[in-house]
Amino acid sequence: MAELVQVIVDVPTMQTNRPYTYRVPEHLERQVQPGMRVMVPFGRGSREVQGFVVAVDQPGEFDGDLKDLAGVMDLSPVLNDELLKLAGWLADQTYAFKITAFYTMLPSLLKAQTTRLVRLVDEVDEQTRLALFADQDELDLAKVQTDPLALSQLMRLRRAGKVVIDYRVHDRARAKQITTITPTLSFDDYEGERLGVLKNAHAQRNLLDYLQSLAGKTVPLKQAQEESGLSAATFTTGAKRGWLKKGQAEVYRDPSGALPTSPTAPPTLNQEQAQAVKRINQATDQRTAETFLLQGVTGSGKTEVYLRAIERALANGRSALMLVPEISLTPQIVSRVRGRFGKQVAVLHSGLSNGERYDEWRRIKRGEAKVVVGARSAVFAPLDNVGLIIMDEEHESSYKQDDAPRYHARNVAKWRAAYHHAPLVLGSATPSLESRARAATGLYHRLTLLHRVNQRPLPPIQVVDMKREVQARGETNYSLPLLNLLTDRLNKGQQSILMLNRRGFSSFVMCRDCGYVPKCPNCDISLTLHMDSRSLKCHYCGHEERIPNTCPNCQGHRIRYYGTGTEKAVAELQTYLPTARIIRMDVDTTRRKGMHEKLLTKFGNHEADILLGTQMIAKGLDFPGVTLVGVLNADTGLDLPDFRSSERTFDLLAQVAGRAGRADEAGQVVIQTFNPDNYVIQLARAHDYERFFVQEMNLRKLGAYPPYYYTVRVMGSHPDEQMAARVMQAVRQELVGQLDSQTIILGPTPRAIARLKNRYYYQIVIKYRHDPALHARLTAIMEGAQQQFDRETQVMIDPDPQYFL
DNA sequence: AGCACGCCGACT
DNA sequence: GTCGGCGTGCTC
Repeated sequence: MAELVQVIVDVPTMQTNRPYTYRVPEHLERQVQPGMRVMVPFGRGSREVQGFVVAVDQPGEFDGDLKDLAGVMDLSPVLNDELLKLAGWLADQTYAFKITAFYTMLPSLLKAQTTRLVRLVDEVDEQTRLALFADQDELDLAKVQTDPLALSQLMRLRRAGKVVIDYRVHDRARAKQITTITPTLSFDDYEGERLGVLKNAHAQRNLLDYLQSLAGKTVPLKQAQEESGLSAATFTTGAKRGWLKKGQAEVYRDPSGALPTSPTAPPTLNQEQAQAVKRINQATDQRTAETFLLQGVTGSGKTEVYLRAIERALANGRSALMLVPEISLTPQIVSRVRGRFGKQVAVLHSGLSNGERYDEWRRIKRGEAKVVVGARSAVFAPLDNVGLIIMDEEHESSYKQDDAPRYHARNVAKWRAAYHHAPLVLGSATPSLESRARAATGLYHRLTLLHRVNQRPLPPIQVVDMKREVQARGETNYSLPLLNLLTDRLNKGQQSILMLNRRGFSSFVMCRDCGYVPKCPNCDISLTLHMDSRSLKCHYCGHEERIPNTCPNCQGHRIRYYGTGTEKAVAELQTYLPTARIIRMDVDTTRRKGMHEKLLTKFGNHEADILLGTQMIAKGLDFPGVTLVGVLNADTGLDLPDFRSSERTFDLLAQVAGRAGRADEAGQVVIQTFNPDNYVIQLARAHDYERFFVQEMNLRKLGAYPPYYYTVRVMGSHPDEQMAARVMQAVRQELVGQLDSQTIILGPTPRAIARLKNRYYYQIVIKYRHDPALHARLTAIMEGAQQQFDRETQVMIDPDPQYFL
């Protein structure tokens, strides 16, 4: 009996989201293993697609005629047993296609490209042939895809059987190759050769000298040229004479380039740090998949705890994974890890080219790198024998991927930690409520760092009431207290950072007199501004009302669409402080690659006095010269129509406050707000995360929000708005009555951005505590959506969404 | 996704 | 009568 394999093909639809059985042709027998990429014929015609082998020699249920594998693309599996299992779990948990899960775990170069080539197989009249094919007998279909006339002509020819379309799958993954040279003769033989060379052939004599100096060693051609000062042509001549052999060698592209690895002496730990390290290392040694919540104020030395824990994992002969949010994956942190662990470190971040990413991935896979530092997708790094997983700034929302597969790196990290019996360390100064709550119930082990390493207290925070400022001085972004402090710092030659919170720009309205923001009467969530209909909508329950002309609270007339741009803010500031050198940092000024670093370096070199920017300046920066931090508009994030807006604002304020006075000089923080009495502002001012946690938990309990309830968002889209609404109505019908009595189904409601790319979006939000039936029902909805509705219908499911916009 | 099969309107 | 429109079903 022929050998059989089960293959998941690269055709991302629900109908093909299952393994297909193929026969292994004789010449490939016993070579195909699970986790390898293969090429398989799929469908009628000569279509060929890439697929992943998920099982070998297990007969499937299919009893029709089987096709043969067309070929294997890998010599060894690209996905090991662990990652194959993980992919299955991931696809199931996130309602994603298995093929999407596979590709998510691999560097993008391993996604094959298919080209469609049109080939002439029969006589075609000369004119048509010349018009379409010019003088070629093959034509890349992608090149005429945009030409409807040529396309229809080709289709006609195809129906007439005069042309066929060939599918070619090709792998884009290429190891970088360099040319090398190897001496072929012995020292004495080279002396002999010297006799046969003309006296004035200096280059060849020098080449002989150089080859002798190599003593048989293989070196890259480029290096040989540099060392000998000879041209490539000389080496070619040498090869012709049999003096040397040219070869090819695989090398890694080096993304670290000239990045300095600064081996620094590890600082001594304070008592809290030592205690935390001890507990984590115990778990590492005993191989317990325990989850730790390392809660430490800014500057308390969490990173040093991570490094010590990694050290232990390595000492035990195991590997370590360290996740950081993309935004804080700065050269600073990378060089710190490199400084400690040197070449064993691989770094994965969005700044790498596809080739560099592929090379780092191969270094990890071959076991050459034992420590991986990277952003979200690095959680899939092909490390073996993981001894420790660290997730820094675990509350960051960027750990959740917002397209398919909609996974949260924290959940994946937990899965892998359990698989490897390794501890998981979640670190943060302001943990997510979910994690902090789990630590409270004992599900996670909480470790605290209450003291800053430099013994300095956290900077004092002054809250300025902008209502009064605006009443007294008219519209402005800058209060007098802030301006006075800025002037003071300018005079002392010290630096300041100003943050303009742009989150939710113009997406809600607020009264400039009393700070009132319209809220939904049913949901107690701020209403979203819809300019197209000039209305305010709640997209939890669908409530809609007109934009008020006067404030319902104070009857004032100054209702504004809230939001202000950095450009305007800089211009205004310059009128107050004409001599100040100001750097503006926002998406506009940092769009070009490298600009982010360039502006920061400039500021770090004290080439400017004030850095004014959006959220992006809040994270990971460490400028000793900064003694003043101002938040121009703390409210903007506060009143977003999102139950997490308070949590995010608190995190952000805590984060920026940590930017002030990190070195010798004491720092100061000013928060400007229209809601000075708001509990978020007040507790941020007091640096009191724990009280914020308690208070916010109460509100979440009252509103039936996470972490008391889990949430799932089901989105449906369609080019026709009526249809989109109808689809989601039908989805609701399939859920109603099937779920737990405590489960709440909200909607369907149109999304805040109702139309995107000419599709209309409606969504349902499900809140539940414990609902064993829900997962299966949602999977069934995904699977049935295609048959039940027309082809234009798209249904997406987002478990634990971070945003509901 | 992409292709074939199949059932209805405007043309040689 | 046929060419070709796109609705529906299937791909090992």
